[in-house]
Amino acid sequence: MDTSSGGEETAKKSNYHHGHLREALLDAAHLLIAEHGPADFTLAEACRRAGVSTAAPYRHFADRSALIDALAARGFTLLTERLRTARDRHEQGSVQSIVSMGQAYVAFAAAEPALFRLMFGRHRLPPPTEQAMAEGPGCFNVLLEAVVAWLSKTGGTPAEQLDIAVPLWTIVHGTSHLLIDHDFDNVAPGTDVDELVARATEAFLAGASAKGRE
Amino acid sequence: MDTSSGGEETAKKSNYHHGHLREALLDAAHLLIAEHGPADFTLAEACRRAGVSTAAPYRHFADRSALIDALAARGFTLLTERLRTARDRHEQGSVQSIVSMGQAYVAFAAAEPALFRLMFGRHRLPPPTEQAMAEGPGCFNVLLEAVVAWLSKTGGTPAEQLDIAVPLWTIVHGTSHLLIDHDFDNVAPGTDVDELVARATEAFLAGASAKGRE
DNA sequence: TTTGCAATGTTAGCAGTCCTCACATATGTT
DNA sequence: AACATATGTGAGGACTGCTAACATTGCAAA
Repeated sequence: MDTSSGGEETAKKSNYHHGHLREALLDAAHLLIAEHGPADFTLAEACRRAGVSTAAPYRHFADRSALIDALAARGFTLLTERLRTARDRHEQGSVQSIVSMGQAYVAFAAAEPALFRLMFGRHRLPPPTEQAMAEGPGCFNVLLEAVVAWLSKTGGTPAEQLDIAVPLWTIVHGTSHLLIDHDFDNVAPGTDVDELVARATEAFLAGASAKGRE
Repeated sequence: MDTSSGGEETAKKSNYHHGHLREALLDAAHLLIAEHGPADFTLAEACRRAGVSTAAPYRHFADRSALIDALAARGFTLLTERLRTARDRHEQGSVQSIVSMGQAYVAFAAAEPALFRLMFGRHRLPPPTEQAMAEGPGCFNVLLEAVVAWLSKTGGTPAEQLDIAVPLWTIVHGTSHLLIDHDFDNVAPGTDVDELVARATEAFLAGASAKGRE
């Protein structure tokens, strides 16, 4: 974690006002969902870890679910960063670049399964006028840019970008969920997800560009 | 729902012993998670709907999560049925047959999003000695059989079945999650998931069999 | 049929959770 | 210095999951 909020020592002027409570609560919540899963995460326990009363969070969050939303927003900016650096590790427009993004996506889910579930499992009609909307698509746009670059290299048109990007998204998203839910274990144990993503991505791109040319 | 447990009138010999409480609780829970999502499903509310005290469920289920597990098991048998009938609507070993299964998978998730999340979102290391293990793979085996049939038609070997079936699974599973989590809305609104599944499946199979031949 | 037992229900109550309200304390602006 | 504002506390209400002791019913053996 180590979210560089290490002011807990330096800023200990008083112990009544916490100082960084909002961030401290988010950090504590992050740890808790990582340990016990998002379902039985407890606001009260997060308060205990932050060393604060159970009424304190309501100065910073409307309610429990608002705190969780804030955590999800954090996750999206984190994921977007990871995707960018993965993409930039390879030549622009190359299949490798796209594969690398997919692997980074799955790796993120594997490293932070609870956070990943939180981000994509809001399962409530999302109020479209939200900051999460500014973050969520941002993360998809990274993929879109790479797909447009690949299309211009292989003779496709930018109009096809969604036809390519959305299926790729479903592959890595499905892989992520199946992986963190341990659904491979009973069916294909020992699955190498990096290889899975690479093979599936390459096969789909090959089949899609073949269909485009015919 | 209409789960054919309509004995609530006929079997009303007494009103102390419920008679079909286990099934009634499952039905009520099913309705509740469909309405309010699986997260804030409440055992007490299910009791209220079943017209029974909040202590009654513990005669039939070890605890709240055991009831949820039973609901998930129900879902797996239902999904397996749907996949079988979808597969049998087209010629054995045809791409259409596989596409149809994928579409049925996504349609199931769309019709029962909360149940779908329940089934695959246990996010606990599943005790492998469970009935769910007998049901879960059963559902995957339906796909495996279809893939083996397709392989034998296109000159592949049964050894490749996992290399084909797992990516196909990720596509439909990812599509299902993205659909029910409304993640397409901000990015590719109006996505036709049937067409998406068909295109992605066909492109992947084309690319995979091309790679096998080269 | 009657009696006894196991299955299945109820009420009461405990601990824990989310959240609110009134009150206390620190911060910063004039 | 004095006030307004931001941020914390404590007590308490409503609800939940779960347990324990007690009540009712159905079934099976006597």
